Amino acid sequence: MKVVLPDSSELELPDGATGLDAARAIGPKLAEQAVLVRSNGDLRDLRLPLQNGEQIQILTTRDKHDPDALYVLRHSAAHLLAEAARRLYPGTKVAIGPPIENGFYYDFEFPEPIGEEALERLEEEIRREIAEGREWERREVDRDEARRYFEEEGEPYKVELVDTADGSLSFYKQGDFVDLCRGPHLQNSKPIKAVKLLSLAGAYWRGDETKPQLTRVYGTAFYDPKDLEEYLHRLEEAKRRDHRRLAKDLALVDFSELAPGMPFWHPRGMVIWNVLEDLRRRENAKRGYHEIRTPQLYDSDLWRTSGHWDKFRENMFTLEAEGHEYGLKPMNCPGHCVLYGQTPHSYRELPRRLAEAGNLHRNELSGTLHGLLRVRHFVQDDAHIYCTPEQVEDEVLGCLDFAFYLYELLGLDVRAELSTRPENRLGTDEEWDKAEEALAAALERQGLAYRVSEGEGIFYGPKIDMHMSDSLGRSWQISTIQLDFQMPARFGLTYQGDDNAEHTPVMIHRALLGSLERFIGIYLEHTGGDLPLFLAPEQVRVLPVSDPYRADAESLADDLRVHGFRASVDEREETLGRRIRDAELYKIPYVVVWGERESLDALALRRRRGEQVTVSWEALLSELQSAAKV
RNA sequence: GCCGACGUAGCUCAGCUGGUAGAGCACUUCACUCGUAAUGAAGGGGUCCCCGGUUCGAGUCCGGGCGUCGGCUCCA
Repeated sequence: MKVVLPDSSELELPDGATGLDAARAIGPKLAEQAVLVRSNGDLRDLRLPLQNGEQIQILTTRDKHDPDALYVLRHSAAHLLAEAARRLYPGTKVAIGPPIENGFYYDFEFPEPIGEEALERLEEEIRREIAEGREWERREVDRDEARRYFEEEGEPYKVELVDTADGSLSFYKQGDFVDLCRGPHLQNSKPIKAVKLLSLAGAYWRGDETKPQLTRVYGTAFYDPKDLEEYLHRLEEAKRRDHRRLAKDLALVDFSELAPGMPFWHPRGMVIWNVLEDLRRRENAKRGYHEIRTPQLYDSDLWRTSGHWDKFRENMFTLEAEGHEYGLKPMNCPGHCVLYGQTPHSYRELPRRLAEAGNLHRNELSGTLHGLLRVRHFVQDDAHIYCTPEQVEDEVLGCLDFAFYLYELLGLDVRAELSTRPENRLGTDEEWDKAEEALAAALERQGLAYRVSEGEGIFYGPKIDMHMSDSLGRSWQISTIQLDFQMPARFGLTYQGDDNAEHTPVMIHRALLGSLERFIGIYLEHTGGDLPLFLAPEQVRVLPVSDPYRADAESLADDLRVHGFRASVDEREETLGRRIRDAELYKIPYVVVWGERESLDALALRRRRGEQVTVSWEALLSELQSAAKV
């Protein structure tokens, strides 16, 4: 048989040859350094046979930054961790330990709870294993043998995996540790030049809250110690972009133990908020939305009608007055439905687009709160569109167009996701077919690449979501466009059709920036706090070089304010260098120094990131004007 | 909510085996009147997260609670 190498040359091999055989046929060095065979994107263990005619690439320790090569390395490192855990903490039961982005983890049930100091012990043991040397042996096993083995070893989680796995099973053995594993793995532990265990966490077995909670040990590994250093360095860097840090340092937002998960917006933060609010209002008006305002607190009857009392009560803040139960609204839609139902509607006035940036409260689990990205009190740039079934596709397209107008304005890249019918749902399959088709059609018409998340839709309809990542690469939902066939019916909403009969409208829920809190948080991480001019809380700061120039500086700032800019003067009796530094730390886009030289006729204009330019006053104004345009 | 860690001045942090709390930055005052990222000096500032316990004595040890961080679950 023969295989095709990356340079298109062909390699003759005996039938049944493995990846390792192929490597040996090419050269002993390659065979020694080989870690993995890649064939058409498939990762295959070196010990497995190749197929006649297939194209293969042999990855080696020199592919130290290749994600697939790292994947194998980390997978093997996870096995070393399991071996270490079993040796150091006898009686430990092992669950699963896959490689993940940037590292690996392994889930264990320890006989006694372990603390963070265990990480060092485990790491030390792994290093000892590597120093000693480990070889991985692969062996196909049948189900009975595998089950028997793990039963004897007292590994109930592995037994469960044997029973639920499909396809053929294999064992990987290194040292005295045998794991049920599909592979692929390294030949031996030599390439693992750097391992670090990073953190400890609880994780439910199979991700199921009702099952026992295991202890998850997170770690990472590299082919090169330098890469580990760099990785740890990058984590440090990411911390500097953390919106919680920036929000505090830039005096935008703060928190208090007295209101967990509920931000305090300081004046500078409020400027950003208001600019986004103005943008929202202006664009909504342009696009045929009507602004409304609905109550904050509703009788529980409303939540019973909407279905939230059953499905969402745990997450609602409730209270009681005069024997009535009330719930603080976690979303605007039920209120909007009440408002829609307060007047009769003709098909001629649909679509009816109702917008409200209402204050929402959700009693999120304490452990899930996360700065501005996951809060208990928030405001969405929310709107609900009531329309006929025929209008759905165009309306969704309108929402997408609106959303992408915003992304472009803000310089954002988002990932689109279409979530389809969940198992637990209301409505008929025909309704779902139509709804999913309408969303997909709108996505195609917008020319958007999107991922389909099967079964991730909401019980009342499918949705399109847009996601962005934070500084550590964690994904957060920003926009959502949801179809809803259920709530209008539950509220008995109607419109009169051209057939003179009453029909139930379709409802589209849409929030484009999502929650303003989350949006501002993630946008701070996205920009590292260097906001575009139109969002900067303070756009220009004028620094008089010394006392005699103060009056001039004041009138310059006045002039800028007349032109609509947020400008101030730093009048403190500090050195110029100090005042420049402070302005830079606040990430103020334009810093204007005013002294003798400028008073003659030019301006020294200093921008952040050290860029310093001298321009005329008129040139500065027009530069500001074009940069501030939204 | 669950697992682990953490909580000391506005911020970043030090504070040993229990003996009555400290630094840098920030802030205030004074001097300097300044040319593109920190002028100098002096001063003020603490419920050591909260409640309880052990102890002659608790920031320090123990128990409970709250909050924060990293995960898990959840995210209509």
